[in-house]
Amino acid sequence: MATRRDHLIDTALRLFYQQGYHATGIDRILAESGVAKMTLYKHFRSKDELILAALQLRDERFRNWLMAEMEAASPDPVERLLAMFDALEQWFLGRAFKGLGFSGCAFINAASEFADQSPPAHRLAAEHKVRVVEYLEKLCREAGLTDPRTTAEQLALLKEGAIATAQVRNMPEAAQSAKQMARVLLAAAA
Amino acid sequence: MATRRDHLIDTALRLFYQQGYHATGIDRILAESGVAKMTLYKHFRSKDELILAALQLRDERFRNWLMAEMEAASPDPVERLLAMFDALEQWFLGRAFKGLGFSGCAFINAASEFADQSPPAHRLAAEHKVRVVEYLEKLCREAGLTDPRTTAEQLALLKEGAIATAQVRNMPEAAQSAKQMARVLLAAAA
DNA sequence: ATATAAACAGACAGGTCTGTCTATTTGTCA
DNA sequence: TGACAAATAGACAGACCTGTCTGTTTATAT
Repeated sequence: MATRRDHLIDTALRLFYQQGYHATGIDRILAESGVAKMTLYKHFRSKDELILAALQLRDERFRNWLMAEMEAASPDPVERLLAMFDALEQWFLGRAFKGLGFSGCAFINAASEFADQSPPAHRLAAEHKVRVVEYLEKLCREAGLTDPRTTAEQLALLKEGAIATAQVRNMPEAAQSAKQMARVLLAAAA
Repeated sequence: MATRRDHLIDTALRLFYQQGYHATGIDRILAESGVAKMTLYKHFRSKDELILAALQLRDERFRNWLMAEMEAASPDPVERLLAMFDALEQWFLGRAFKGLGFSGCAFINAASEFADQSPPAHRLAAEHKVRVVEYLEKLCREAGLTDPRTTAEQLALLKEGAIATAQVRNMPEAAQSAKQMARVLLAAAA
């Protein structure tokens, strides 16, 4: 049981997400998690490694949450695709991840804080987005769409747009706006 | 002539945009701009004030650039709306702002670095986005669309999605993907 | 030419950051 | 109980950060 390590990553993820990566100091993470500094540096070589571990945890949790929400909504693939936007709305309203609130997409945030500086963080962010698109593509194929790859990319782009709009303008209703757009595009892609 | 002050803001904007707000130190800005520290603190009370000034400059430059590109493309309002995505593509390819490259949207970046910490920065970001939407709405009205407000919001959401996708996944082609989606939505909104 | 304002270099204080080290305490398992 | 591993507190170094202060030089304008 790596429970000490896990607790550390969990706390780090929360603070990095809520306050930013540079703005969050090691000491704060240690104080809130109740873990000693030497324990951190036994498990991770540096703060950057802890950031990467936190992003990997976020990737796992976010995708599991999103897929579960979509699959719980309906057995129909098109309905599942549309349900993504209802899930996003819950996220924007702070009802998705217990105790986390909504502070935009952790990966977009990471990509912007580590512009060209930290290739690993940027790479993880890109991989996360690709994995989501691949899942959407699978559903598009199940739905019998003529060009599942293109439609999946379109829905993914709507998702990113909704996230940015909800974050910057404090507009959770962007989720339903994107859903309406998705309906139009799915109808045109049938 | 506040040329010293302007040069400072210009350098600050470049570094903040390329490296992030927290990651960029005052000393770096001073060294690259060749301005003395006391000059900075004569014009600005703090680093945060310099950040706000840089964001205001960015708002002005970005909107002027975008509107000029769109209006140069065609006299037809619908064509102008679609031309936004061609302009975005040039931006994503690093051809829009001399010496700046593409590092995502400065306002999304600011909103994510100053999540709830710095209300002024977040407010400026939201105001920038609203100003863009208002311009799109004006064009939608000129185009005689039945619901210019809704369509403008849709196009703005596509813009945000394209930016995030281009940044995180290094996909400048997201601009043309968004343009194709815009065509479908504009046809449905006529 | 001379007065006035602006920008300069560079040292400095006080705080924060990451990462290292030591010495002590806790927990586990034979 | 006793040995061994893991986690603890807390001090510490060295770097970097913002913001202040002093004294000098440059530019402007009468």
